[in-house]
Amino acid sequence: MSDFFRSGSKGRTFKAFWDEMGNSVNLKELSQRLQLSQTTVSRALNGYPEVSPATRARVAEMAEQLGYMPNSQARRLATGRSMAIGHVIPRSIHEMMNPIFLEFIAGAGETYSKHGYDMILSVVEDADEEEAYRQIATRKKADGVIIHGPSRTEHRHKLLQGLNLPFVVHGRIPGAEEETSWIDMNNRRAFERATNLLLDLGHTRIALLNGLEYMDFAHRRREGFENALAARNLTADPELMRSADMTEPFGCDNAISMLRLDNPPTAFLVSSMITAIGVARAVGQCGLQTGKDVSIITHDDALSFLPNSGEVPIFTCTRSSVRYAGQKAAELLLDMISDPFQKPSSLHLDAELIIGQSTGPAP
Amino acid sequence: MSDFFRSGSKGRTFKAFWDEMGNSVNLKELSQRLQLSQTTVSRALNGYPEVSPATRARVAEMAEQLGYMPNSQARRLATGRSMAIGHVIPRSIHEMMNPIFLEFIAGAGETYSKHGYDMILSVVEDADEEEAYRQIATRKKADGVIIHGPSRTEHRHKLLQGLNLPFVVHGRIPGAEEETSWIDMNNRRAFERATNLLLDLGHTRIALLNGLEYMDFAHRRREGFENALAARNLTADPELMRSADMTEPFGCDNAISMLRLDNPPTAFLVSSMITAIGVARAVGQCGLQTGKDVSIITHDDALSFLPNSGEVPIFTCTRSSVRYAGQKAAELLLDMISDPFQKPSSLHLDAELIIGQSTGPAP
DNA sequence: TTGAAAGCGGTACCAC
DNA sequence: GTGGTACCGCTTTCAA
Repeated sequence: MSDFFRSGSKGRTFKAFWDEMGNSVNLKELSQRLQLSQTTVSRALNGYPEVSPATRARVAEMAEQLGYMPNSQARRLATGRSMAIGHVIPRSIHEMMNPIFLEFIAGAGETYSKHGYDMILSVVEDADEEEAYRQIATRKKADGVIIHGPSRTEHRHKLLQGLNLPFVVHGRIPGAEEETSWIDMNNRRAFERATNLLLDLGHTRIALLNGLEYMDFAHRRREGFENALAARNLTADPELMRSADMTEPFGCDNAISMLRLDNPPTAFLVSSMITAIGVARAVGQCGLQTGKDVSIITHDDALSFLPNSGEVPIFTCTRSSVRYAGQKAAELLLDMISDPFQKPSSLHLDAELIIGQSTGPAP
Repeated sequence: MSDFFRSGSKGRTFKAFWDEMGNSVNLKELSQRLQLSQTTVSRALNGYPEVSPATRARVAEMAEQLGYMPNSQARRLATGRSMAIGHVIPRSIHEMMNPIFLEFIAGAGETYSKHGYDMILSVVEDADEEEAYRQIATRKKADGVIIHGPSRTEHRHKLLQGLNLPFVVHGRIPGAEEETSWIDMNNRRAFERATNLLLDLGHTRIALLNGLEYMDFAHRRREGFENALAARNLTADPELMRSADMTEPFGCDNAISMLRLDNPPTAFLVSSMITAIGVARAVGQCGLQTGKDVSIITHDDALSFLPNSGEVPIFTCTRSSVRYAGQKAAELLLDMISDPFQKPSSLHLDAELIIGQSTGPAP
């Protein structure tokens, strides 16, 4: 900061005046000072080949000197591309996925910045979600959108298809896998592997603390859990399965009540670090030891404020960076936008299974 | 969803065609079908008084029927207002304040939606932050911005003043309180009160687990803590004060090492729920009981995924909704934008001090 | 290689 | 009350 009043000696007064006003040069002014047409200046700046090197250099220098930047609105209007990606966040989804969501957004945002795109975020009441998408499409606010948190009975993709608005799904829409572009983590497999690990350790009473199961991801996780049990001729005890918003108290309260059962679980499979922390608290409150009396495996979205790394992570976990997913989703979408006739593509990420301090052989 | 192909009987073919293409009607077409000038239609839609009620109704109906919505880029270009607010998130701030930040954003977003504003979020590398603000101003991407997480040696406000870009600070910029608009929580007072509560309970060895103290808010919290001690002729023990990113392990690791001191603290004052959860874990690991052997008071930003409510909250806390702060910050900013000659104003929120289960008399 | 001019889709001033 | 028209700032044919 601080050199924002600098300018070429020749343009001193002029530039200083504008800067003072917070104004900036536009194409017309720039071209006038260069004694060139707007056309040529525009072409020079946008890298069109037919401009002579000399001219281009001259233009570039002056533009730099005057701090010229094209007005986005004008450019958008002229090109018909808004150079922005929309994210619509209905209140419910935001409340539920809060931190995970931000991490995803951050990843996507990095990609957008790199490619000169803006991110526009609409936080709306659930009832206004459809309208928000309509506006994005009709008022041309964004060139594409990301669908967050698809449910098992998803419908947003139909709306978007009808609006002819490109989109990428974070997660998967059951039944529309082929016709949509998406990026998802292999939830079923991750939870199957995690369950197997617990089974291998001798646990048979395993509790599942899952996200809301009308959400596609949570449903898949449960399938993975149940499949693994079934493969060993076990069936899940309904008493040991809960699903809700993945808060800390959800983990703690349920773990406590389960640990007080006559036949308590010896292990917990948990859908989020936050909930897992709650479980760990419960374990402590019951006078038990995590990793010894009770094992915990959690899914870890690799959130920056909940690090679970170090030589031996606190929690044994299935880990998949949701930030990375955000980056990739954005790349996918920008690709689709640049080539509208591409067919849908998708990315399936595998979670790592990482051994930490929270698991051990069944007591 | 699903009625997006509906249309008036007369315009059936036309509308269906456009909709199929994902296209939408523009002002010109709308006015042609109405046999009116664009001017009149525009006026009717924008609520100008000089339009006859009959005309206005006719226009409104047809617009509704054709699903007309003005193109934002065009309107922005014409009016010179971008109807968007920018939030620039440098990587460092985002990593640090992750969940709190999202909650604030969500609050602000609600306000923007209500007032027809868009929110544009730029996630950038720290080194590109200044450039991001420059672009917002120069390319007219937004009509104003919010400054997040001011440090004790803040400079962004100078840049923005130079760029003539309206802004509101979430937090306070030391030394620029008068010349800037801001919304902040009374951090010093909150921590002073919390400390007094602990002192009243007989605690004298009180530990402080604070956020990074080059951040203004964290610095103020520390002042509050130290003031309260000083008022009783106590001074803080440097061994019992730590400051860092407010993660869970930060709380746990430090609490453990402190609890192992010869003269361990009997109470912890903590800057964030997440860190407090870490402290609670440490307490458990040391075989002690929270609220009995060790007291904890934390600041609670009222994050939705970390509820600390119920009849008796888990943690005794100073609580202030950061989401509410977001709403208010947005309102302040929109106000400033609508009346540029207003002088700076600010809002000072007081945190509630709420008694939960995590505090008790000193052992 | 460069320039003139016609949009892009609205808003808003000035007549009528 | 309504309409004609000149912008807003940039991109992009079409000519030269």
